[in-house]
Amino acid sequence: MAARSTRHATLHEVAREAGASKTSVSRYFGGERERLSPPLQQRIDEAARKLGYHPNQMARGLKGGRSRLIGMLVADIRNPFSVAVMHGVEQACHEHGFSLLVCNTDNDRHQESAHLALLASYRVEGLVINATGSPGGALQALIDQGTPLVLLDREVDGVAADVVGLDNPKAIDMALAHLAERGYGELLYVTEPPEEASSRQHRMARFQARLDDYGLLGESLSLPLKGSTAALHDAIAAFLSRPGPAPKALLCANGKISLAVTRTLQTLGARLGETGLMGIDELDWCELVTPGITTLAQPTEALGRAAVECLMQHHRAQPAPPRHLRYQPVLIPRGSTQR
Amino acid sequence: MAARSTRHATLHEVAREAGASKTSVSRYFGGERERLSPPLQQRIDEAARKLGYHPNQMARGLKGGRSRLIGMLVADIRNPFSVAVMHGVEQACHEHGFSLLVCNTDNDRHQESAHLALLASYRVEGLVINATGSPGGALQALIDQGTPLVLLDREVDGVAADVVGLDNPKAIDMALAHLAERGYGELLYVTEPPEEASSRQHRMARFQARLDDYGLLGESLSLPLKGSTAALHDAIAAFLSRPGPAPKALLCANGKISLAVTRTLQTLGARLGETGLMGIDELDWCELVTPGITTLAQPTEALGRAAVECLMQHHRAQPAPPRHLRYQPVLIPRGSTQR
DNA sequence: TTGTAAGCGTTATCAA
DNA sequence: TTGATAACGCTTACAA
Repeated sequence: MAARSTRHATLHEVAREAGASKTSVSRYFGGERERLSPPLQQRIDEAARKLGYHPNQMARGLKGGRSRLIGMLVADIRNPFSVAVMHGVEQACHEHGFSLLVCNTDNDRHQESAHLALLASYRVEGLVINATGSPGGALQALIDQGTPLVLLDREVDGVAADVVGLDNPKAIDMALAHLAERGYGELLYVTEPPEEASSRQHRMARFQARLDDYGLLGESLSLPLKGSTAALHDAIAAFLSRPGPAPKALLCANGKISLAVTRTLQTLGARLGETGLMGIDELDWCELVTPGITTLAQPTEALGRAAVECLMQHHRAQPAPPRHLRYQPVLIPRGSTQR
Repeated sequence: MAARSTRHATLHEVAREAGASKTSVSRYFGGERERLSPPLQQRIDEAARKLGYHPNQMARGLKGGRSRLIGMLVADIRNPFSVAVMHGVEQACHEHGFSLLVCNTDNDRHQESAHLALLASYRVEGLVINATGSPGGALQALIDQGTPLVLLDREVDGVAADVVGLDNPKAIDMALAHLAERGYGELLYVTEPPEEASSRQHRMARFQARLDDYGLLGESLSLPLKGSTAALHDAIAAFLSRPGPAPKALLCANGKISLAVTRTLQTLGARLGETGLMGIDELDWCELVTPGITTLAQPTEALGRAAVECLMQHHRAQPAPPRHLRYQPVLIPRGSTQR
């Protein structure tokens, strides 16, 4: 592989061209223009422009120890929820003068630690983590090095860091209240394997714990969404055909589940509304599928921005006790919970 | 802002700990382990492990001029199409030992050039660009510096670089053929403003050019999707209510348009199928909206990977004539084009 | 207001 | 097989 001879102008060259010292040029680009005399400023500006000079961040980072990079680990980049959060993260990063290095792990442990090592090697100054569960050593290493850290949506075993996410108990309570009020009596909670994410555990646990309080019957179904949906199909069919007087409803733990469940219900020929359907995560299509699917929308942008704010605070002050930022969902009632 | 005292172990420290020279440690991590004697290797490995050492990419990049970074400019990160392509890009990057620095521009010129400058400052070794149209100077500067470049989906005025994207004429031809075959006679092509993206122009031009060949009547509607959809609503209502014997169909230029049009049709109470509907870009919900929406799916992952391959080839060989890689869409027929 | 010089953590070029 | 030593492009005391 022939080395590319990418010709980038250097500080040195600009200095020579402008008849100034490297220091002055450095000051000019380092946000200390005021300290330079107008004529000098002009000469530097001209020289830089002529040479097409851009400060080399690598060199800057090396010297100052500030990479100006924030790293983000995303469990599943093709999940619209993740993307929306990421959008918030990116915005906030730029507002604070940082850039974002995003790594998608596709929910895979190996990629997780590999990417963590990568982010470490670029000396990211902060980390937003939305990961499977226990990236283990790789993560701990970053922490030991003193990299500020925020956990997003998912807590990680043994890692004491700020957590930003949905108020999961509240979300489940809102769902139960809504379904009870709409007259559904028997529920099926569908989730992906809870072991993989703390938010899944919290939601499911709350569901089980609060059913009684709302006078509801219910059970949970946990299953992976890879490959065949036969299992899902069978389980839902069984649930719906079970005798019982109370109207039945399905509660979906997240957007991916909502999609799979909606598909299944269509296959089964169920009438939405008559069979209740509700899901956490608001998606484009929820209002499109007749008669509209009731959802609990997460404040995705806010979550992303909050994560970055946490990072910035860690940046200023040293260790603080880990906080837990829980955001409220917004209920969007639609026809799927209208009997 | 108190400087974070992120303690990262350095090559120097590892060398001292292992009783070896910096050079040897550098070799160990630079992929030249074979050149070191087994005992030395072991000492270095132990020392590095003990100190939690990770090579500093910034320093590496500085010295070798290889940042190992690829930059990507995405016009709209919340568009599932973009994300899918990005996923392919990321995968391919990692396979080639590069990391991906993604910047979202939200279709904004200013962010575009700001992000371009940013990517330049990190000395990205390649650029995948999916941008508004004419990032102008910023882009040209990158090119002059010799940064390999690939244009994704959208060509850019005055930039002679490889282009990777859908075979737009082919896609339109397939759509027209399908609609004609299904018995629709009068079409409305709905697109976002074509000025912003070459792919939009090509699709729309082809639509106009080939109508006759398929014995179809048709016209195009171009409108921005920001804010109110009143204009869209009115235009579609007018189209549908216009007298005429031939069955009518709508053709959507991309996924965002499909979403807006589908919403509008629902508001208008149109029956899909009776009123034909077809769109470019396959999305989760297309099979969910009864009776299913016919789409032309883009091979998103392949597009992303192809873009990176182009970059890698530029990396090896010097200038080659710009190529145009056009990928075929896949027709997914559903109820919305079944009368 | 401007400049000099010493690194930052690596890799590359020699030499041993 | 190993190791000094000089860059890489920049920032930052410290001087002038």
